[in-house]
Amino acid sequence: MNTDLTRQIRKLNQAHAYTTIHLHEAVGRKAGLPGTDHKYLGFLLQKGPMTAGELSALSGLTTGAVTGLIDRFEKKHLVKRQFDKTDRRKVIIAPNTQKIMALLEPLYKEYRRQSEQLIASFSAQELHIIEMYLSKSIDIMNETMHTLNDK
Amino acid sequence: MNTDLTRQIRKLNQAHAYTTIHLHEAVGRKAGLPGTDHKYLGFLLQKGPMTAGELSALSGLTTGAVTGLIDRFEKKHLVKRQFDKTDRRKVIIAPNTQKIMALLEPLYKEYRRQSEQLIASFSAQELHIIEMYLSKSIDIMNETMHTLNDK
DNA sequence: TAATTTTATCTTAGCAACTAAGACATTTAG
DNA sequence: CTAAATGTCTTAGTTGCTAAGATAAAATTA
Repeated sequence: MNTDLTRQIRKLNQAHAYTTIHLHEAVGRKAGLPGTDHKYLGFLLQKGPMTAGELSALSGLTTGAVTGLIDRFEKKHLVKRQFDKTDRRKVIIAPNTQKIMALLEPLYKEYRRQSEQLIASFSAQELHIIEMYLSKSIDIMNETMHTLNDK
Repeated sequence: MNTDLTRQIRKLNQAHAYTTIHLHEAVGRKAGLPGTDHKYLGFLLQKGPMTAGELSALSGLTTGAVTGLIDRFEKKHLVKRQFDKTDRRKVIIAPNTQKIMALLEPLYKEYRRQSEQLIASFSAQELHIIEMYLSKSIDIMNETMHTLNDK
């Protein structure tokens, strides 16, 4: 095992996280989404429809803040409030994926093109290694979050 | 080239970004940092000391918002305002790395341990592939940001 | 079943952080 | 030396947040 290489990867991973957040921030701003709305829109895109309460738990926002958040999204037709047939207290927030994509895709278009090019530059065998790294990284991050939320 | 694998990596990369942002959010909340302060603290950690104006440009916040941001950080001794000797209008924001680490490290400790374990599970050759992927991804994200800020 | 408790979202009041505009001090340019 | 430009801060007004409680529906209990 190469310790220098290990450290370097750790640093790179940190820089990667930082840059991811920075880009996400910049795109949100460019899309005219106030504050951190891009972040929560991402939650909805990633997880799909969920109730207001689930979004509250997921985002860490109070239910009151989530009400306002949905109002802002709904005004822009980015999500729709739907009512649960079996439990009429619940409000299901359904992302309007098309509308959201129409907003964000132009901003990510060039990024996506270059990402695909990068991916294409690796062999299938290499991609499997990258796949392993990414998926296990995700697992670790998710586990960290669970631990954080527990204590 | 395997198209399915390409798509899968793209999806994984997206999920990785989402999870990164989500974890970052959760840590900030746990650390008692209001709103998006963790994000901008990360900018300072990553880039090192910078002027208030530079942070404003980097973060996209107005100079007024940055003044408030620095005030909050300074009150917690996470950064220090220093005055540029050659240009006394400038305010250099120096992150107190020790203090910031003391705040964040306990929250990241377990994550870091597991990350190192994950890295150690790869061979040097495999790590070079991962290194290549991460560093090129960073380059692409940075380029995307430049393009976004230009138009 | 009716009354009670719990659950899910929304509303309200007050607060914190943001923007836009301009003030102030300093530096640079003419 | 004066005028313009630059870098940060201040102020007023707006927006989004939290905390607490209101409202409505569902689940529980007697």
